[in-house]
Amino acid sequence: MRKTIEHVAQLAEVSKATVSRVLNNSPKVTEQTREKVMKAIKESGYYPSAMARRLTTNKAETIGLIIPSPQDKTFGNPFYTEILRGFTHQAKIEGYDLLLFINEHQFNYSQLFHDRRVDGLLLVGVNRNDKGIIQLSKNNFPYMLTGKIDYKEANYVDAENRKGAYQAVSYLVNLGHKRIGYLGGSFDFVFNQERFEGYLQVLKEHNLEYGKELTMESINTEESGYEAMRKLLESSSIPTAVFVANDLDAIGSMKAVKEKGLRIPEDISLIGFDDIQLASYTEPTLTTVRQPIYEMGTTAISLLVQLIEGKKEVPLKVELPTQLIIRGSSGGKI
Amino acid sequence: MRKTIEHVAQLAEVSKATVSRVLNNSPKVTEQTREKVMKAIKESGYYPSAMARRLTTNKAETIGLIIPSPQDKTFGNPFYTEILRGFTHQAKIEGYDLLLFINEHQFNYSQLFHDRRVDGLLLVGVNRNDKGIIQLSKNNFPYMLTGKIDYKEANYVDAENRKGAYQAVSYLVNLGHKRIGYLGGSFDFVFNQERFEGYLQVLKEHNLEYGKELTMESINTEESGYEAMRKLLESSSIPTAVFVANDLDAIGSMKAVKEKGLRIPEDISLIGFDDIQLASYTEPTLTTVRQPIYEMGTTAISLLVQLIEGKKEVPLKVELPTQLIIRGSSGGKI
DNA sequence: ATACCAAATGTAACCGCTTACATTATCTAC
DNA sequence: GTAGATAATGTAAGCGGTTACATTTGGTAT
Repeated sequence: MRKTIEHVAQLAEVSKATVSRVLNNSPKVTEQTREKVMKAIKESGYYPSAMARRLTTNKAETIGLIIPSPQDKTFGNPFYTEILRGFTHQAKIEGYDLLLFINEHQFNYSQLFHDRRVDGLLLVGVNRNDKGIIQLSKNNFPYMLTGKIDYKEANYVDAENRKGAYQAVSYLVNLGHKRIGYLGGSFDFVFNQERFEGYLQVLKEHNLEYGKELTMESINTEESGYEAMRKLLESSSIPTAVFVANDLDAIGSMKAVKEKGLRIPEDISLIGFDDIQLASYTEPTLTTVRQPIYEMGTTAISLLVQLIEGKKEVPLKVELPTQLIIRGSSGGKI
Repeated sequence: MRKTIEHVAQLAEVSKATVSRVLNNSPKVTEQTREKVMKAIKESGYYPSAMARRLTTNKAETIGLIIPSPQDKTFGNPFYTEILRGFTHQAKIEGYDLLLFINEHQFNYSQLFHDRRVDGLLLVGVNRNDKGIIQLSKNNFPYMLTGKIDYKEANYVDAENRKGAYQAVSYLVNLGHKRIGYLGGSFDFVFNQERFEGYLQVLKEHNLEYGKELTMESINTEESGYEAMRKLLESSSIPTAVFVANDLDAIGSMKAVKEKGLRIPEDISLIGFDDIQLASYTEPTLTTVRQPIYEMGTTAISLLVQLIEGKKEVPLKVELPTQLIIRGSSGGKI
């Protein structure tokens, strides 16, 4: 039979209130009675009911984690697995449970607040003009995004995308490349646009050629990267280097380059973005811009909890630094 | 201000009980009053409190999902992402929330039952001799594993690993291979052993050579697959085909084979296992045994819910069929 | 119209905690 | 030893639902 706080109280010969105080580490309880109560808890095999506690305190002790729809192919991206590691780790530390939801068509975030299943929401991979976020903000619901969106008041943690791209493309320029292509994901996501802007900035600063025939859009999968690179290589004068704004696309790109009979990096240099694990196991290994994915995860949780507990004010915006990891695909001076 | 069932009751001029009945679709309520109540709910913007409901009904409406520790490198395997898709999808259908936990050192599953945060547990990637599972069974806690373990009473859904391996290696034999290697994960997981046994069975049935110098262990990562294949290729007489019992290892293997200056499939044929998305984007594309990962996910949730609701008896054991997907890495007749 | 019965609704207890407030025990100062 | 202050503990209400049981309503048979 399920033990309640009442049983423990009787066993320890104190009131329910005292047991509750011991459970919550209230300072106003004698060491002596604390021990008595602890002993009773041990003996009875009592576990406090999470639901009862949550009902009385009006806290769900829970964060809703919203991940992209399974339909969305990008969900398979190792980026998500890695950031999930950060989430779960930090959530445990902060004493919050993580509820997993998928961001399906017309999914109503607010619902989760209304029935008090969550204290806050953590959203991954949100489209830049997702209107739902505005509602969250307007309603003053605690939430955090991983990845910037257009809404100016949004809370988010992101990587320094523009800077990272700038660094990567600058590296290519310093190697002597004059004709540098760009292949990246949809501007539906701000980080993609920022990476493109970082790329563009370098070209402009060095008066290098840029334009439509040098850029190609993809959707962060091996498959789309493959297709996009194929198209890019159909051009009459192909680039000597391509900045591919995410690793999965970069890996797909490699296949297309090889199929065309070109060598990496001798004929075409490639730099990716993300530094997923796989980047070390391509042939050649992939030079890429590392995002601190795990830290983005822990940071997001930590800030969200502070928001929930009223220790921080909105809007909360954080950008973590990136780092260029040089491997085989970028080659040497030309 | 937060609306309760009491407000709705007053607005609709009925009792709390009636509102509750409407909320729970009780048949014993007039269509007329039902409408009256629904109208009041709409007008007041009322949402029933999940915690209050859970406390009274003594149901958490929640399944605990236990995934391998972040420390465990195999966690990045796309297998997990895919099965997660199945979990979330089916859980939503069944009306259960999914709580995410990481299986850290000494993590005590039972805790989650004791404080009633979950109604059941879904465990992924559990070690074959995990003692925690026995406790769950003994305590009659509803749980489900994805992947068999040694404990005979365990509930699980798995793929037909032995059969799948048997099919793959038979295919290699039919192509004319006589010297077939095996590269796979640790026997700490039953599925790895089963795949090996499937492999071995084929060799024995055809009186083919087998032994230590033809087999190599790895841990389901590109990196380990790479290292393992390197070692395998140090042998004086290398195999003409290798069955690599998971795709990530197979992808790592490919790199090692190429580095050695050997061609796939001309010099060495390769077959993987899993059919992760990436398998279509390797060079050459990877022949592999497809597991119905997504279906394993939905099935596991569905069965767990039936266990929770007392509609099925333990032990519950299900194996889903696999399918050989023939691509480039296996080559033709030799 | 009356008696009876089933269906619809209401009443109130209960789920297992927390916490404001009341009470009691303990200590200090005189 | 006593008054007063303070610390420790107890009492009871409340969190927001569900549900067994009681009551009322409405319909049917006489």
